[in-house]
Amino acid sequence: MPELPEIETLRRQLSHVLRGERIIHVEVFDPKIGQLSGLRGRTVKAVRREGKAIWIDLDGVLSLRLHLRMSGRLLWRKGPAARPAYARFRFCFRAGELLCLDPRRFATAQVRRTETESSGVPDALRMKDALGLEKAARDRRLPVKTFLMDQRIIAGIGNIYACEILYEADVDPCKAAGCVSLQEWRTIAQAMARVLKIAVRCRGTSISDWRDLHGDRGEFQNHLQVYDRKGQACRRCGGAVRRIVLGGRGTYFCPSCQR
DNA sequence: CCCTATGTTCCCAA
DNA sequence: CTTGGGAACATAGG
Repeated sequence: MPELPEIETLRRQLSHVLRGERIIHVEVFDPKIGQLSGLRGRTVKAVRREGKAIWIDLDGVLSLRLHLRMSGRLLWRKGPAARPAYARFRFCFRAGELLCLDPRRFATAQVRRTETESSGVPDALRMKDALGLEKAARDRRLPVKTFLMDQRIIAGIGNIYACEILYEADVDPCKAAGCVSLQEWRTIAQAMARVLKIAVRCRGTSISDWRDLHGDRGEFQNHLQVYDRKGQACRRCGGAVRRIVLGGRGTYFCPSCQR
């Protein structure tokens, strides 16, 4: 269930183990994941992230695009071992093997031509541009939290970090996006940079099943201020954290601090 | 049986 | 055509 910090963690780790490695063998255990042909013999040139998607660029013209959706995981192992439960595909390299695990089977993988131009959607990690957000939000009536999770507007923010960012910025997640002031957008942009940077440093949030490429937990669950804290004391004012549903997603906030 | 789950996409109504 | 809400996808756990 990875968001930007978790995917960025995987990207860095994949880049470290895969760069320069040649794909010796590909096995697809669950065809629902997508068609994976034409990859054997190719060498990994680079591993990139686009929002929550991972691109593995190969020599020649092809790349592998991975999206883990809700429950996808990637696992690197030195030698071949018994296939774990929920394995969807396996890539074998000289140095080890890359497994994709996914109990809910929402993850996708596609072989595509390597993209040269970027998508045009700003990445949440390198964006401090409050003006762009303010402009995109003008006249929009949907909740600001749902707006921040719209991957067509800004790439990388999911449910946990949307809650944490708005808490950090003292903004009510229910507030209509078009009613957020420019000053509030500036605060949100700052909170976004701060929260995501720390979460990347922590290698993500292991609140339930997130594990990195090597099967290790992240640390950001120890820094969560509101997510999954329904009924517990707000760390700033002591009032009770509330849980509501916005856009079908559990939303945690402090009603007295966030306005 | 109910509800919940770190995501995206499709459908429908306004 | 745009917007926003809800269901669907598939599976496990409380």
